[in-house]
Amino acid sequence: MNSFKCITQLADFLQQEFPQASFPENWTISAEKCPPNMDGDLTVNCFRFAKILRSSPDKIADKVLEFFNQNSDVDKAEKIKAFVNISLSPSAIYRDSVADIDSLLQSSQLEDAGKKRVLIEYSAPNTNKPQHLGHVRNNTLGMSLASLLSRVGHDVIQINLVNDRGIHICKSMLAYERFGEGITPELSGIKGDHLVGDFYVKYNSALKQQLDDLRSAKPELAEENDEKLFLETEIGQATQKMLQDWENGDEKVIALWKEMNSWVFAGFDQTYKRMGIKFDHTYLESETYLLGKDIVAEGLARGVFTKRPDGAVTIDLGKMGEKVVLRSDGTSVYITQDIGTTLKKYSDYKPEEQIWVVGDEQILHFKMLFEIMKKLGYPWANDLHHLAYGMVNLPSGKMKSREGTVVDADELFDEMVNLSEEACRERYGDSVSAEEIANRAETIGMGALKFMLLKFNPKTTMMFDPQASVKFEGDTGPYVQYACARINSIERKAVEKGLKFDAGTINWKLLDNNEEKTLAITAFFYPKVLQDAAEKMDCSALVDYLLELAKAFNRFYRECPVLAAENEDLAGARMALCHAVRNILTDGLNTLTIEVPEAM
RNA sequence: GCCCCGGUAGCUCAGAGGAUAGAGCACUUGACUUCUAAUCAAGCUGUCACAGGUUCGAAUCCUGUCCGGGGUACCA
Repeated sequence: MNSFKCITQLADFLQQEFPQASFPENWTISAEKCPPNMDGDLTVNCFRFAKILRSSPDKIADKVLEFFNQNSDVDKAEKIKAFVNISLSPSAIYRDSVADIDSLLQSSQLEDAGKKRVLIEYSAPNTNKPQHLGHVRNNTLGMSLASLLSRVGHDVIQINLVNDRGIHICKSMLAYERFGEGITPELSGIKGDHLVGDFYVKYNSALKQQLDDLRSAKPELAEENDEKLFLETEIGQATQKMLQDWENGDEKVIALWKEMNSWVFAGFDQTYKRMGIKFDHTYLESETYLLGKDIVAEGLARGVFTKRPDGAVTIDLGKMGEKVVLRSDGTSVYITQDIGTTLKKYSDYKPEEQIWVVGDEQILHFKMLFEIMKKLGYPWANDLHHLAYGMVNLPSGKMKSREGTVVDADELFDEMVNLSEEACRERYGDSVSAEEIANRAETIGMGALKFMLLKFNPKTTMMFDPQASVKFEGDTGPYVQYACARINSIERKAVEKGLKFDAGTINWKLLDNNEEKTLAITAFFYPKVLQDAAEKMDCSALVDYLLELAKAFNRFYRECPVLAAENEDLAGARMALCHAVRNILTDGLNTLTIEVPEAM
């Protein structure tokens, strides 16, 4: 990774000065940015070295100060407690950061030994209803993590596993059979997943009606819950029958299933396309749901699992308790399928690591799954990871499909894009073509939404406030895009004015304003931010960083005129700085799967 | 009951051993004849849930308590 020369030299110096120390292999110092209220560019925290150097923080700080005082890159060094704050000479700042922007961007690549083949599974929708805001968070987290991991050099495989079978799928099928009257997406003009979802809603109200009727007819059942009474209803029995017919390969049921699923897939394709998602492969649960059974049989023979007197096959997972992996009637449970698909994904792609992007209510499920894979003896079972993310709540509380409080994905996209289109039109009116306005609005609206979702740490249960979320001011995606647009604009105008800069002959020393230096130093940290975010599998760190860099740019923009600089050398140096910053911002947004409009 | 996650400014959230705890929104004020005001500057805002403990140093680690969310299926 990139480093400031004087910091690398400091590490060498300390290794000589403290021979009694116990340095870890490849020991490096990562300097931190000096806090804004302190005087300096970088800070070295000597408290951190006390253990490694086997000396007191204060003594170390004295040595560090002594070193910096005679280092030519350092203009000023100051010791406060065991912190040593340094101000770098402008030439050192730019030489070690933005002067070679291509190699700075490149230095975020991991060393070959750290690169892995990673399989990431996300989205995993059901084919009985359209996707909502919860899926959008999942999709955004998944695609951005995939992009981030691949950005630092991993070989990433993106997988979707669609839940296209089961009793809940039969529900919308049954409702269609009863109330559909042969409607299709083409005839109705309704997007396929929404059309199927409408029947799922119709099913639930029909079921509710029957449950109500049942409870008034048989008061003794009034206290039982819906699940218990499901098979007591006519519609419940019919649904159960349909599932059995499906499993027996009944032609009519299969035909309906295929047709309705094809509608849903066509709808999902549109949603994914709009988000920019491309899976390397989509597994269908209808093709994988029986996979785990033979592994269980084989594990049973090897004594990994045990058969209970009632016939169920189980495994003792210690603190997590006993887990059933095969029902007493011999059928699979959820975890059986996951055992099967985990192995399937492994044998299909041979990943060194598998990641699942799945909600945090399934934390225990995955802990159990991983433990079972270990007990089955797969050597790669230590490299399975559940990226658990929190739910999305609304100001009114939880999203509930039954109560109709879900925020639909496609509608949300439209709303975000329409609002940004309005804003674009306000700015540009007729001076820009309608097509160009629409393109910009799409980029800005979708970018704002993704950025907003990624700003939260994945594990936090987040609140989505539609009123606040559609704003494009403050800590938002458009704020970062806007900084890029400003730089693009400067570059366009520079061409008009015939101003050019030559990367090889920039006189960086001219840039000695605080805004300029802060901008370059902030830029310096980009590779580390990328690697740390990838390591933590958390894009929110990158989001925060991009805001910080954009903010630093906007301050620079205010204070330091580029095109109207006092002379051409200064203009050239500032243009080079802008160019580097724009490349980082664009690279960062692209890493988050957010595009950047040419102008806005 | 047990397990997991959380409680930080009016609101939404960062910070996860280190300096005087931050950002955006909201509110108040100022800046568009200027490279794009989707911007910038200034102001206001805190019992870091509570109580102990460890430490040179704790919002951060440990213990306990309170509050909120999730899990605890032969559901997925």
